[in-house]
Amino acid sequence: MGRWAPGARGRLAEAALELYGEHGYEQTTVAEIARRAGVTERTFFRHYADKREVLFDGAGALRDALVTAVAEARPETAPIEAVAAGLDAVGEVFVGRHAQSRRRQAVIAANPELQERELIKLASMAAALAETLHARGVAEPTAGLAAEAGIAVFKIGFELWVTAPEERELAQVMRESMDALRSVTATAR
Amino acid sequence: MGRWAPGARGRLAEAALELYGEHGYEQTTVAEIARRAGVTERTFFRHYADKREVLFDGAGALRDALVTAVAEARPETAPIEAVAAGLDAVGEVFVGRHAQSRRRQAVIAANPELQERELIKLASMAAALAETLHARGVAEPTAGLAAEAGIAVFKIGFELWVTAPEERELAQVMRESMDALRSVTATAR
DNA sequence: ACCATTGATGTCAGTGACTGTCATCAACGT
DNA sequence: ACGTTGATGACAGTCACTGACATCAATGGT
Repeated sequence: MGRWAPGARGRLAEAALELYGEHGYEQTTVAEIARRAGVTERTFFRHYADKREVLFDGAGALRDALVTAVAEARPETAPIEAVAAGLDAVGEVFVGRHAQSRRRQAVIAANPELQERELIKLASMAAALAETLHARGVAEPTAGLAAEAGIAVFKIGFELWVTAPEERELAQVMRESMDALRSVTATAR
Repeated sequence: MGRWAPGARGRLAEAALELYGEHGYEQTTVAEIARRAGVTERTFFRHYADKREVLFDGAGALRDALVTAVAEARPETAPIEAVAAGLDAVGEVFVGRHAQSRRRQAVIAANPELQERELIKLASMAAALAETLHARGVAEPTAGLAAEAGIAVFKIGFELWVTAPEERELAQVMRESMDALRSVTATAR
């Protein structure tokens, strides 16, 4: 065992979610989070770039899951179908995490700064998705539009899922949302 | 004439855009902006909630233009067509502002914090748009999806317009983007 | 002309997020 | 035994942002 208890990073993330939930994001100081995790404030900033980032540790993995699934779709798959496959993979990531997601979303919903951070994470997913589609041979601006549409479906689907009274399958909710998007954009001119 | 030169708010916005462009957003302090505008730092924060907000003074008017146009569309207009009408109205707002928009977008593109703020302004437009569609009788989650799709078209269309080598009409670019979205989501299953 | 009110600003002290720098010390390889 | 490495602590500093109070031109009523 080292000089310090291992897992400082995880303890910081846990302490932050607890404190943001208990007293609110603004009312919580980084010093408090660090104290609860048993480290100093300086150590917090060695693990997380800022006070918001501590809630978004999983964003990278989520983006990877999305991009990988899209990249691995059969080459002849239509862009929007590849995106749908990616959203399916994203849905898998959240299996068994409904309660945790709900708790986290409640914290984010209560603070604009956290919403901003969430939005830029989603924008990063959209950018990676567009790039992946482009690599599959989809031209711009179609790739960018398909990516933005996919993230829109994710946003709406995730919100439906996380606020639903009884737990459903996220992938299923997103499939329904994708169908709803198809319908609303398919209106005859 | 008053004790102070009038138009402090406008001078602050101008000074901020200049300094963010000259030295970068991070390297610019609020004290510098205030000095160039001929006021104190405290006065800056009386006009703008924070260092980022000074670049987004027009966001409210933009949202109003969008919402108004959508609300005023003929009742039998399909949701996506009402959204398209809203985007047309948004396009009008930028007529004659291509150079200024380009300058501003360059500043925003150079800094993640400013991108976050831009994203939450767009999210606010999406929320207002969804609410307006809902008031028109569009059910959820269709209203939310149509709104997100509309904002996606705005994002892509605006980016195309602002980075285009020669100036075009924004409303026209957005119409083309909307058509591209229709195409990509209309793929046979 | 006088005076109370109002509104925009200045002044100043304070909090807290975030950074740069150096010291410490267990673990690890040689 | 010893040098290196990596995570952490300690500490001073900058800057965004806020609260509280003072100032003073303009305004409007008397």
